[in-house]
Amino acid sequence: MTNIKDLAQHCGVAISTVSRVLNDHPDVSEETREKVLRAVRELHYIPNTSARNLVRTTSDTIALLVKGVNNPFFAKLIKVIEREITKQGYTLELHHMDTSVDELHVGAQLANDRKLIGILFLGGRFNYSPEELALINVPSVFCTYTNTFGNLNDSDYSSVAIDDKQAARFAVETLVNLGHRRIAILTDNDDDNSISELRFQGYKDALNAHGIAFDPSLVACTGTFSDMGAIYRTTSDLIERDNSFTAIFAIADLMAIAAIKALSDHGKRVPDDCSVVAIDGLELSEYTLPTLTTLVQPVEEMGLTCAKTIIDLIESHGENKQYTFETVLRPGGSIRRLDK
Amino acid sequence: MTNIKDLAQHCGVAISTVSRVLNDHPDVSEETREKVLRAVRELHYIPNTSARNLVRTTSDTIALLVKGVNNPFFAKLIKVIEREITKQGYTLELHHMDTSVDELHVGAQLANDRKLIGILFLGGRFNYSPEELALINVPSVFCTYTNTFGNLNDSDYSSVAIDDKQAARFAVETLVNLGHRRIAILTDNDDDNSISELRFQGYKDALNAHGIAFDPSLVACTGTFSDMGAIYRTTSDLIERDNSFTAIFAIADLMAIAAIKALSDHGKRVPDDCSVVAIDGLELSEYTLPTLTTLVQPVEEMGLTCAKTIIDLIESHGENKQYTFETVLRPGGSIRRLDK
DNA sequence: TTGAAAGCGCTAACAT
DNA sequence: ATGTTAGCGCTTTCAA
Repeated sequence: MTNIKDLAQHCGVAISTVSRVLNDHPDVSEETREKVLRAVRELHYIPNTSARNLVRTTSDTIALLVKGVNNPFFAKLIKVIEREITKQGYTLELHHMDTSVDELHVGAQLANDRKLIGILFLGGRFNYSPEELALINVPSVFCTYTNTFGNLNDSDYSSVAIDDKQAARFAVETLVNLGHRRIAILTDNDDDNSISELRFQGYKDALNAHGIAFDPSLVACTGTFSDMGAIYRTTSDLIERDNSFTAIFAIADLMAIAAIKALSDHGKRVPDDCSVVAIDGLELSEYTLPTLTTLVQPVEEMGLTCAKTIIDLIESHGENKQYTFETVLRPGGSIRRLDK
Repeated sequence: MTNIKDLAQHCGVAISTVSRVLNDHPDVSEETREKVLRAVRELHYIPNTSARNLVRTTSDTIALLVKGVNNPFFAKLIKVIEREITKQGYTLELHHMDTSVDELHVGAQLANDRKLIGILFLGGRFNYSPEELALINVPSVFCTYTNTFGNLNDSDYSSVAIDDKQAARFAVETLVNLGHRRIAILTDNDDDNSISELRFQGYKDALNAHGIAFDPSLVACTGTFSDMGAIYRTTSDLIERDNSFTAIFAIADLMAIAAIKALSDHGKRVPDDCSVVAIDGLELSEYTLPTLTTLVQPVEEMGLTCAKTIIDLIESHGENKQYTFETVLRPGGSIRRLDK
């Protein structure tokens, strides 16, 4: 491959001159600049980022580290964040990683390698310890999650998220207010120290607040957020085991969609025979039949806040802060008042 | 940050010794090995990938370069490919990039920087020229697209894809065989040298083969694959402008889902008043109401073939080859025979 | 089994 | 305006 030395030789100038052209430094004669740029094209020169990052001490790059490939809720958020970061004159690098690896470790490595000035974590754990977080030595923001199950000091981390417990409670209360008492929950897990557990707690809180006894047989754990087949089967099992519930609270839109199909296949119409409420507010859920009644996360504002927070942290060494956003009920066709 | 020199000093050994430990070289005494590994933990050492890649001449890394963040069809394919590549003992690096950048340029850069041994392109253009492809100097495979609109020699590239034109033709013929003659098409674009244009051609071929005149007023271009709102509006426009069609061929599942909602909101029931067929075979489409009748891409086999092809290219300098897969009609609830 | 040293491609002083 | 050179962190000969 062509390197900067080849370019220099080809043009009969010094390596540093080529470097200056490549980095838009002002003090290069127009003549040399053009000569070098022509060589770049002719020799198909492509700069080596590794070498660049090795010698550089800083960059203008913020990384957005996404854990979990196929979360449809993330797609929109990523777009918003990318737009805003770019608009503010920074470079955003998108990195995806498997759910099996530790995001803090990857972040630490990336921060070093690519001389990052900030990291936005998307889809991380809710239970960091101070020691773990200490690995990250650049400003960072947890996007769509917070440290509920960890023991970080509020002054030591920034986060942008909804109040999952509160949202779940609100969703379930929406059903209660329509007269429902036998309300099932469709969740990923009920004790994983994560978003599912929080929303599960909110579900229990709502029941509790309204004097409805918690019934374990109305809890259906799918073990997945994305495998619709598994969600469908879990819901089917629930239906076959308990015929008394009149409503389902699904902790995510996709789960609700699979559940509605399972209900339909078991002869239960939504919302006539069963009401369904979820949390997320995917665009997709506005286009299903029936449309889904769901608590919408304010993606636009959240993405903007993520971007602004990291930039504030970088530019002004702003204080760490936890932002909590309110979800908004998007009325759909999946709920109805329970007949007396 | 801690580097290899710090480790060496801390342990009282040479840098090269530390490097040997870090890279699992055999000729290191057990004592030194442990001493170094302890230091790695104590000092929170994280190797610098940039430095590593700079000095290395090769790696065991294959990159999967994905263009376009939110294509739900890709999610499954990525999983399959990742599993197989890892299983074969290679490392897969997943890279996402915006649709606005050129995948070949990014690929060339990455190949250099990360010392890649192969690249899998996902979501690229259909019209590469030999000069463009020459940028890539490692084995590569085009996944889910081929060079229909370009001028590469068959011996110069490998691809794994369905026959888009053929699939579209089959989809439309399925409708024709059910008695439909007024068949609308919902597509992204009809002349973008890409998948949409191919499927559009297949649509026209089918009409042609069955003596049905092509009617431009039945063509609805959304300009997007993913913005369901736009797809909904485009479909609504179509419905309001032409009340004669009895079926819609949507070139992608998500489009069909938004279209079904638009039809429903205009008082047209699917499949009673309008049949809908699509291409993709998303898992989601099995869980909508009605379920979508769609041509399923054999994702599992395609992913496996992508992985096997790149590995064969790498290991055995295998010949370039274009693999074409057949789609399979997944019967759903969105079509019916047209009443006489 | 270990150490010394060259050099990967590049940027950024420092000279001129 | 341009050239010379040190060195980023690491791997890999080559010597010992």
